Amino acid sequence: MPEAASKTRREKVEEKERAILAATRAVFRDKGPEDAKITAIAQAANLAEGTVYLYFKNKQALLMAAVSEFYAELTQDAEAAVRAAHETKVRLTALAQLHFSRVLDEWPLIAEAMGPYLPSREYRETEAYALNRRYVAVFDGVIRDGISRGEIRADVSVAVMRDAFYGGLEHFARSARLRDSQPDTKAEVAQFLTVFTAGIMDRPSAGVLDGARVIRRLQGVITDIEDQLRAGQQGDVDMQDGEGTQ
Amino acid sequence: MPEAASKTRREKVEEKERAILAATRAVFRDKGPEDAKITAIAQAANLAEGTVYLYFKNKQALLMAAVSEFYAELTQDAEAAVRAAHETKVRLTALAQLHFSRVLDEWPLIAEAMGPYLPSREYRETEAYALNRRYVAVFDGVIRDGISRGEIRADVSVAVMRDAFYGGLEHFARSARLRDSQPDTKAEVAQFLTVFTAGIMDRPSAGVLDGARVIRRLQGVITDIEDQLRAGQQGDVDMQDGEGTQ
DNA sequence: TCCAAAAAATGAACTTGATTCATCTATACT
DNA sequence: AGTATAGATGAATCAAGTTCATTTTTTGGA
Repeated sequence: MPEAASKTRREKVEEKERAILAATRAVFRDKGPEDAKITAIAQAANLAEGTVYLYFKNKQALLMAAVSEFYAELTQDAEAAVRAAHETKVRLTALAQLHFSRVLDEWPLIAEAMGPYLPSREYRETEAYALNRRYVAVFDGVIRDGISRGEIRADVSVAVMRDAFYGGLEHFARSARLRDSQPDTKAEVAQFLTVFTAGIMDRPSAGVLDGARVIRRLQGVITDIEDQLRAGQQGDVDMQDGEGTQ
Repeated sequence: MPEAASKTRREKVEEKERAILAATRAVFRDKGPEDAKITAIAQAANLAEGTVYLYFKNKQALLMAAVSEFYAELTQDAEAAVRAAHETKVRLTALAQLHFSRVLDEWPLIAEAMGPYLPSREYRETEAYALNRRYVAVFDGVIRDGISRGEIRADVSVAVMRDAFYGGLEHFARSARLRDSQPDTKAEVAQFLTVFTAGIMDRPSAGVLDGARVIRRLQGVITDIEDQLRAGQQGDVDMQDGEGTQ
């Protein structure tokens, strides 16, 4: 009975698993959902059809796994993007840009994999759901951060903002793709964010000056600085000053 | 060759066509997409499987026709709702409410019918696309009306607002369904609209004091202080002052 | 190096659901 | 009533996912 070699054994299995997932995503991307048959995927991975079923219970599970991989990568990149910026607006722009472009790329796969589930209860049991939660948690973090700094209004639930953000973006991505083949992504996302941020950004409702609100904002800024200080290290504090906006 | 009776003949055909569509929507609604097989639909309409294909080219066409019917009804009701109110905010609320509840009901059908197309070019050729255009035209009208009255900002394209509105709403409807089975629709839609309308409503752009800019400058100053602090020791800045964040 | 057991891979057979088609039934008009 | 035509039927066909008996590869030990 083999025991010592089990590590390389497992590694091999996982490697092939990843290969199948990669093949799946590739087939979806450049053959389209219509032609993403198991046969085609197996062929793309240099396997017989039956072999795919040694690694995934059925097609649905395969697609879900592929989508999970997609979300895992997306989350990584989203976290990195948030780490790279400290201003809420910049962070949201980065998240929007990222989501927009990635979802645009792999929409057929996502739609096909999620379709059967979307508004169903059992979806909550899937791994993809868990990963999706982790993904949107990045957004939630940015928002909560913004609220505590007084930059974002506190009178609307984060969940609603989240839905407005991602729902709007996705709808937007789809109709952008429908409009023309080479949309000016940056500009379009910027327009969307104008609508969105204007909606959630806290601002003086009148022209005058709300002392309590200013205090709250200052408090937020100071807490932010404090956090950065506590992190110690070579804090490369991002300094988006000047007249940038508009 | 019959010629005079052709009217009743046609009527009979159209009646049966509508019956099949009704059966389709019913089956989707209360058996779910998984079990919405042609056999089940034919049975629900008291027909043999083959008969369905005398009325619709294939399943995809049948689903599209059902969705078209759905949009046609929705458009009627949307137009009525807009006619019934004259204030932009009230109109948008009505549209949102309508869209939210209807889409919630028939999401499985819509998703299944649209899935294969959504971001594809050929979708533009379908009847469903044309009807969708007519539907969103109602929204567009409300917006343009609002712009001309100065209630809605004119610096963002209507298309973007439309995407933000419907995309956000749909995402929102799905996650509402995911959360709990009996959501307080009215309240949730109201929250969504808070985010949305605050975003597109025109308002005095604070002629006096731009809080955001002030904060940004302050942030810069504090960063300077932080740098100096870093030179010394790691500051133990604890600043939890009064005024709950709310 | 060779062997037997275990693991992995294969592709033909099976299943399910959409679609077609040869056949049957109902209707309209003479 | 008789015939032509429209309408309906469901068994047969087709396509794609899934299973499984068989073959090939890998592994650890003699």
